[in-house]
Amino acid sequence: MAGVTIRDVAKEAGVSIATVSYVLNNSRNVSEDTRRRVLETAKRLGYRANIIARNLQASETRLFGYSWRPSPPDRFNPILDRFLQAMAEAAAFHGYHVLTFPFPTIEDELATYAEMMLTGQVDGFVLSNTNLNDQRVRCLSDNGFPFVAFGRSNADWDFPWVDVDGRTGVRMATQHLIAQGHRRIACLAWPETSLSGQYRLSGYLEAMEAANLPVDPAWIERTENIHNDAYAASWRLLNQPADRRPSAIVALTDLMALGAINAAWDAGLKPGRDLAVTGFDDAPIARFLRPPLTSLRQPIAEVGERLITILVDIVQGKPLSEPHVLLQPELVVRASSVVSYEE
Amino acid sequence: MAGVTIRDVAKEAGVSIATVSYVLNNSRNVSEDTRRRVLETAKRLGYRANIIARNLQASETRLFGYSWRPSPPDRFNPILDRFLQAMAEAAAFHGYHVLTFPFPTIEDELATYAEMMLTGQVDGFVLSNTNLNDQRVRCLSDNGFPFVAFGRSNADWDFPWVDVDGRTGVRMATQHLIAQGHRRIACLAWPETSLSGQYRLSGYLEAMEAANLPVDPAWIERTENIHNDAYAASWRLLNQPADRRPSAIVALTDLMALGAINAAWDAGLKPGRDLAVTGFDDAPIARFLRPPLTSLRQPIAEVGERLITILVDIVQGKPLSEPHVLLQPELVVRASSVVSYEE
DNA sequence: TGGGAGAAGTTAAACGTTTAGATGCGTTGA
DNA sequence: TCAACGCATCTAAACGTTTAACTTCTCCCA
Repeated sequence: MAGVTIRDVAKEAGVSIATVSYVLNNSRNVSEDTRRRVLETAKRLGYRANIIARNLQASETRLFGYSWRPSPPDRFNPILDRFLQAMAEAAAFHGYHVLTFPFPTIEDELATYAEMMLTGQVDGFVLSNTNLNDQRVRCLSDNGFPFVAFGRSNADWDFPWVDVDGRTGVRMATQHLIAQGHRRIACLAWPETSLSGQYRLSGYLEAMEAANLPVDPAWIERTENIHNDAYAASWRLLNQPADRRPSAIVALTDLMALGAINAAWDAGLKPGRDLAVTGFDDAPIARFLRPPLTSLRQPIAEVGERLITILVDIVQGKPLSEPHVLLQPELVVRASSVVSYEE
Repeated sequence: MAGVTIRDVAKEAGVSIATVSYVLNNSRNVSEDTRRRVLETAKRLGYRANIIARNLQASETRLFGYSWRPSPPDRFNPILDRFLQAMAEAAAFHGYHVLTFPFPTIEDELATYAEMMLTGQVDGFVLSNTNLNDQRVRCLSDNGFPFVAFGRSNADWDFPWVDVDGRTGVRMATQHLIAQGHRRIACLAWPETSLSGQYRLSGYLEAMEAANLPVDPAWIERTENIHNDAYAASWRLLNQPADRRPSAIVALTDLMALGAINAAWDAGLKPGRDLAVTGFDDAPIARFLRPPLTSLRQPIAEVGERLITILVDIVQGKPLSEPHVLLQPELVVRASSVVSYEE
């Protein structure tokens, strides 16, 4: 399809293809005269090196694979856009590209990774949404195939990762609520199977303990990241007797925070005044909700960039200066958690 | 990296590499005996054909490039997730993958496409966010390079596209409002430079005309797809004298609809009751807003799938049965546009 | 003057497939 | 008996690069 090859340039410039290659890659001394002639010819013919051929020769693809679970219609992925952009940009900077791939069903996930690894379709993977005993981590580690994860897994598995410190983040949010005078603070948490859910929850527990505030077990509601489940859980929280009813809710995602806010409205409470709520992710929509949602902003662009930098180092066999990166989220305070809030 | 090649299998099975290839690709008659031996050997050695080598031979990449403009922090892309998933899935079905790539700045956009085309990094492109005089369409058409667009462009340019019928969609939304008894209906539109903005706006105008309703020019507010701009525009609409103040607003996106809703609240109006609002996109969040937002749902999965199907046909030189596909959005009615709405 | 060094360029192998064409062999029918 | 054919398999070229190894030439110094 492309048409003009290195052979054409060589013939036209009256040199061997090796010389053309040397000129174009600056990989060997070539006389100024020849160099100019080759460059001129290449430009005139509109020559561009064929990537596949180069890849075959170098036996690499300069491609990184990335896959993620699709969101159901009632859920959204607040970071996907910026995350992909950040990765793609960082990859391009190093001469790589990001290949997105799906897996038909969740059972095929591992097989899909294995297939792409074995056929040499990519040089490495970026994993996200890792969890405990993540099979992808195990499989890729076993095969010595390059990868890096957004998120941690088993503590005794040694692999490179970048993560956002959800524990510190949620602790900050909880401390913020405590500083606002709240004493009975509930948490909309995730099922115990979720590792990052555990990290985030522990941040809440730490803050409560550090402030010597008792935690009523009923204040910890575990649901999936689903609005309606969070709504129902919040409803239960708000229906407790007055002396045990929380005045603030720390939600582990913005979507769950929205469930809490909506439950408050429906309970005749004014969120932000009668019930403080905080979220996680700082989705673009958070600032436009009513009330605007206090949330923890993840440094997604940096996560993406760090992931790619690490992966490039791995692929190129460089030693990793920092195989584990824990980035801090930023607490963005808005009216959902502060009574007298001025935009 | 991969290790085991077709040569290893051939040696181990005691046949030539050609025979192995024939067996694996079913491309020529091979005796049942040899076939079994080769298959068994390949399986035992864990052989997987190297994709790059195959691609070089076939001089194709089996990759489709897709790029999109990143959303600024105060905006979100409600369809990206499902769109990418749909494309990736359809592509995988045909043996292709989706390569995402960024461009440093908007000035580099065209150059980036050209570079990827000329170096043979992809077999084709999916464009989105096309507009009038879209340089990408022109450039790729001129070069005869395979591509398909999500969205139309100049009417006299002949190229394959899939689009969602925004005109009919917005007409449906407007008719819905008219059916609810509204007479003074405003439209939060886009700048005139936006092609799909024009389509959508014309749907509004058509519905108004068909119902013999006059359109006050002041009812058409043009802003970018930005919450705060839409908010300000709505504020202007609501501050008109009572006999000219609209009782309903058709917004061209959910984000703009949210701006209208927030403006209504701040104006002391109850959206859904005092001001009907409709959006576009049916973002996952739409159903959880207060009030839940009436919106137009784009058949994104089908768009992605149709795009890929067309692109595969182009790349493989098959005739296109349907080079132009206009899909219908679905009006999802919720409380933001209906006074007595039961969830 | 002979030889070594270095510059400039060429040749050819390699990367791992696919596939057109050649080869060899057994079968069949005239 | 032999040509014709078909089947199974192999050989080798091709895809478009990169690069190790080799050749040639010039220059310089002992």
